[in-house]
Amino acid sequence: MAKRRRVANLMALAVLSAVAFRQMHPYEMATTLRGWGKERDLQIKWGSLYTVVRNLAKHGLLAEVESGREGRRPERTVYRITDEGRAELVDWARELLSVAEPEFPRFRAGLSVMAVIGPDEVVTLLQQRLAGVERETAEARAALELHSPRVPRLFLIEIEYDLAMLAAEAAWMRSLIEEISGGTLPGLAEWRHHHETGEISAELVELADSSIEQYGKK
Amino acid sequence: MAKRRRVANLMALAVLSAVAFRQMHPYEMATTLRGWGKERDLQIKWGSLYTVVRNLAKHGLLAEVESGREGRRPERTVYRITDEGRAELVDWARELLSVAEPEFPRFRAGLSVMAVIGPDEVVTLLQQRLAGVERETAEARAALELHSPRVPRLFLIEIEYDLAMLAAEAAWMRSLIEEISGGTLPGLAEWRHHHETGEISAELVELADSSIEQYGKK
DNA sequence: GACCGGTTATTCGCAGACGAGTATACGCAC
DNA sequence: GTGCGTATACTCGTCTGCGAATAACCGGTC
Repeated sequence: MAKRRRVANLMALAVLSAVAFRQMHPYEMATTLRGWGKERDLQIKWGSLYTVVRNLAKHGLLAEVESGREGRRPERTVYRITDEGRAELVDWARELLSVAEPEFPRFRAGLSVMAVIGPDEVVTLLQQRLAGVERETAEARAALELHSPRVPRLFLIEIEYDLAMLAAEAAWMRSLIEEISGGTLPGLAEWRHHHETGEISAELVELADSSIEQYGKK
Repeated sequence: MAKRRRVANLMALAVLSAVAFRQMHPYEMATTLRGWGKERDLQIKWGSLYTVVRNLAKHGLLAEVESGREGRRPERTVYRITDEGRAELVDWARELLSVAEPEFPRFRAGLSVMAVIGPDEVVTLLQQRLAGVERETAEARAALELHSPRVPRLFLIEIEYDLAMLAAEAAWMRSLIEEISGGTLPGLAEWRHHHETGEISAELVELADSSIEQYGKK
């Protein structure tokens, strides 16, 4: 599943969806996507944009229309989508909506090494992050209000998704904070002990050498 | 916030956390992380592993201990963590636990171009993905059961996080499916019309040209 | 004792991502 | 009409992620 795309960068998806409406030149694609409130998807990386467009053209998903210039500005190349490009857009969307693949958010990585920090400090850090998540929630809500008067809900659905996920994350964080600060997390004493003395339980060290049946391993 | 790391790849974090226990050579780091059930974090990319380790060494976060060989096997280089490396590990963990930064999961990208597919097919696709999410949930639960007898909960906390997020995602997807298939999603008729005829509402086209105040823009 | 498949352990090379730099045009002040 | 700040539009070079190739060793089998 999740076949190898000729141009794998997700920015290519956004580009295709913009050019699907009408032909345009690269810079215009960026501003168009902004106009649709999609700039959150891709915090436009200029370097990538041009590489991606060139690759799409190379693989026949976009075609060069004209390479005119206005005045003595740097030459602008206008692209249009090809039938193949349209097919790729639809196929890719199908894949993204139907295939669940595990992802690895940065916060998850932080959790997986949480033990290197003491429990008391962890509580403080999590509280900070919780505040950040709440800020993001407010921003998303604001974006929804800003755009919904003119953009149909269908085109803002990913912001609703953001809101749902942010809410879930906040709830989970609150309960973890509660468990640690309330002292109900099992193993809290060992954690504190490990952190203060630097001692490592023998079993954990031993585990490092054992090779056991793995999770997620096909 | 979120300062530039000397070695930015998250695999470096995992490597540091492994080497923090005892000195080892690269291949051993991979198996150690497996032993702790952390292989989900990084589906070990062999190419990256060696690049990352070399970079960590270059920046003084790891130090070469010995470069012995056994028999006529390829030479093995053993690394130990430096004080600087230990500091980086802790500092990085602090950052990851305290800073919330928006991320862009692939599914979100799919949602943002959902309109290129018709509503009926979208329902089918979402149902497929929902099944996938449920499968992942089962796997995570199994992993938790497999490891919890010997690994303290503290070290499996990221799996609990996975479970919470998967549950939220499933719930959200179910409600979206319900709205579309139940016909209660506003704009459903236009969507269907657009999909069948290829027509684009004039306002949307117009929006592409306007440049309005942006969401998420600092 | 020759062969074979699996595990251990690492190197290589290329494609791709992206920060930073470049250059022109335009609007506005004075 | 001259100067300057800002928007437009793109290019270049670097760094790095990672797939695929490589190769030695081990243990079994006929």
